[in-house]
Amino acid sequence: MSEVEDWGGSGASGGGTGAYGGGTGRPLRDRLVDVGVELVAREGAQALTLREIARRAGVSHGAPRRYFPTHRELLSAIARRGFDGLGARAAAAIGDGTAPPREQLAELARVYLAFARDNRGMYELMFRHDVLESGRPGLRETSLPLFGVLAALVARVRPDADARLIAGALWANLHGIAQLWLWGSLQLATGAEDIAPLLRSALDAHLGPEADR
Amino acid sequence: MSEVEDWGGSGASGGGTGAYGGGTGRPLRDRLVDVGVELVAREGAQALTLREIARRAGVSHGAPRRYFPTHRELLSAIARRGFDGLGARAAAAIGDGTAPPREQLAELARVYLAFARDNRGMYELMFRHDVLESGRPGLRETSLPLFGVLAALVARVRPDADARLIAGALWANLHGIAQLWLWGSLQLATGAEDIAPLLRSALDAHLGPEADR
DNA sequence: CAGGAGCCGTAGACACTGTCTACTCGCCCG
DNA sequence: CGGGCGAGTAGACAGTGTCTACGGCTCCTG
Repeated sequence: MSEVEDWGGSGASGGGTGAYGGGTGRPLRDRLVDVGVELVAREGAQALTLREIARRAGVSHGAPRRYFPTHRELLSAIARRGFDGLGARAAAAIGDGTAPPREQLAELARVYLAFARDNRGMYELMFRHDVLESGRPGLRETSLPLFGVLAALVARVRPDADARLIAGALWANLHGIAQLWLWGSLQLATGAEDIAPLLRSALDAHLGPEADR
Repeated sequence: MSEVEDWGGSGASGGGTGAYGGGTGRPLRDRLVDVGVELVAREGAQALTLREIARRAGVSHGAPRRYFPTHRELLSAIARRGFDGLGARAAAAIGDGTAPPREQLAELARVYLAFARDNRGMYELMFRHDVLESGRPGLRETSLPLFGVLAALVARVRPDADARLIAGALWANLHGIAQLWLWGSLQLATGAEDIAPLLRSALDAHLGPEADR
């Protein structure tokens, strides 16, 4: 009963946003990011206007400037929440790490795609590197720990090969599947309605077929 | 001496833009698209302002509206040039189609990545589906013939498997590699300086290792 | 306790964007 | 010759991100 089975619909209930803590209590800096996370989940990445975020946070349009000198930095802070959420979901997917590495990888991949599906706007924002402070250290590096876990698992599954290379190719494959699927291109080209076979094909390709099937 | 070997640098000489036919002679509609292609190649996707394109075409900012009712449609017309260019490069890569299918696929993949590298801004634009008329028929379908060729070749290499599925996964992998490499993430994560091993790993994964190596 | 300094947010200006609307010019056809 | 019409101009409008001057508030210091 994996999470990746109802990719056809456009449901976006999941997330992990939640909380959205108490109105005016928290410091403005955090509130702005909260509002941004909420807004991108509800209306998409193009709704993340500086002025709109300020409006929904109940402050004037000049206020964010004290904490985020530029719009891009505010967007980057919002995107970082996305990377953190993805990391948390990935960590939860791995669990205690006692499962066979091949299964952990499959679960990791499922979680990755489920994240992209459930947090479509956020996922798009996370890879809008033209609008993010991707040059600055900190944002691009956010996914490094996750990639390290991925590479370590790959190394256990395919001890013969260059694990980082395989992990890189696999990561790129997951990203490509998520993005092209969100765009609808993969459905159009392959005629598929379900993303699971595509994912299985990619996993089998990079890691070899799963043992127990 | 494949094209995909100097991905380290940021040279963007290649292209295929060329032409840029004579100033005011051609009809305005085409000139606007020409200017857009030129502009995105030189200054990136964020420079494709409606008013800037009109300015460089030597007309007032209201003029484009007669041919492109909205900014998105002008951008879509520019992006279509990108898809056409990619298709042309792919067709040239395949040549007369007498080479072994596995080699044709490798060449196709190389050309795809080279296109993304040489036409960085255009490539980004082509997948900015939030800003393109991706809902309208015609744009997303542009890549269908290319995908058909890809799937046919895959079918010859792996007659046992579901060719469209494999082709979809492979396509997604190419797209993911291109995008994450352009962003710098893959270099950062894997430590690689050259994209070729990554590409070979992906091709081997989806198609099986190449015969003559 | 008085006073000043520093932080936090406001308000307005500025250049720029995309869209919409009125208009002018010049050509072609009847 | 004259009217219609396609093609492009010019201006208005709401909205954006950035910058700057200003107001109020707290809190620390003498």
